[in-house]
Amino acid sequence: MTRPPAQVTVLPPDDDVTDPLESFDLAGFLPYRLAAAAARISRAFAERYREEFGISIPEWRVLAHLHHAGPVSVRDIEARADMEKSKASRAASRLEQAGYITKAVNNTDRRLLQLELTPQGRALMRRILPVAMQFQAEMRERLGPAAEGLDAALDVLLKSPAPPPRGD
Amino acid sequence: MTRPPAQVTVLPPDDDVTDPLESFDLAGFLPYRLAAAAARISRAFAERYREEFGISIPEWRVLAHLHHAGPVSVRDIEARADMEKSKASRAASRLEQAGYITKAVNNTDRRLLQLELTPQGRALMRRILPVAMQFQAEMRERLGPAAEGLDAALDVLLKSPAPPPRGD
DNA sequence: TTGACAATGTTGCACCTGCAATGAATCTTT
DNA sequence: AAAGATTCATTGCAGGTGCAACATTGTCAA
Repeated sequence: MTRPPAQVTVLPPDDDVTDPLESFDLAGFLPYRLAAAAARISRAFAERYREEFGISIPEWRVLAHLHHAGPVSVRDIEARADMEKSKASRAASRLEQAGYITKAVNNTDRRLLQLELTPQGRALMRRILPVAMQFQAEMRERLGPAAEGLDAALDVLLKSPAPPPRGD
Repeated sequence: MTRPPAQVTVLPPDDDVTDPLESFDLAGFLPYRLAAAAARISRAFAERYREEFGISIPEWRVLAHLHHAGPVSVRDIEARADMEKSKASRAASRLEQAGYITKAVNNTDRRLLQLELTPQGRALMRRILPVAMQFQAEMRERLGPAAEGLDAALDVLLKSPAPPPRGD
């Protein structure tokens, strides 16, 4: 390695500077890491729910939103539970079939549906919610102090640019 | 409901204590928030890649891992790119069809495949990687100081309990 | 060597998903 | 009021996905 003449500005040698494009590693790529982490959590969550209650994540989201917000339309679920409307519609149909919710036409605007928990649906939620809270608690415990940082980051990512709430 | 006799310990009134189960809100539920945020990011990422390069996220992951690690087997991709093996296998087939990778049998162990980038595959990566880095940079910029917290949390979530690397 | 067992990659299958098209109801404009 | 535009929910369809079964190859103990 020859040295540049004295008057030329000395630059750091490139030899041991790895090209960030050449050395690109998926394992350090933020979008990948976020997707992989979410997939793991969702899978663990879905397994517990399927085994114990026989419901899927889309169904869980519909139930949870109904429990929180009372009678709502499919459109509400699309917006508030982050699901494409056909996904919400199908999840609602399965839940109706299972007897956990009812569908009724809204008499004020008959384009809208009124989805509502049945007594069985409410009973199911009383069993499910403690499990959900426990799951979340385990997750926070595992995260330790990093939980706050995660919350802050998710606030940012879920905030403004709300592209049409599509599916997963 | 009859009142207990007077000598029973008087408990604080429940009236203004909101039951955390009754008031449960999906919007504050960590697993949901993580899944929703990841879905948004992945969607934005997938859109850019599909429009600009015609590849999907599974295909991007295979390409990225090949670029980083050189010739690898499907099993390697399953482990290192967090994809169920049939997903990895199909993504690899599509990439082979498109001329971006080759499949060859490993002569040392003929159960294994050797997936390898073609010159076209390497050329594609040279175009894609700057876009990926830019996407990540925009994400970090948007996160601001929360980016560090997110990294720390993802470290935890992706660390130990590595359940069999399934799909998304 | 042989035979049982494990690892690797592919594929059939049933299911889920997103998108676009549809039908019904409502709103807006003229 | 009539016509066109808009909103809401459902559904047909094409494609992706996970899981289990399978064929092939390798490993290891007897």
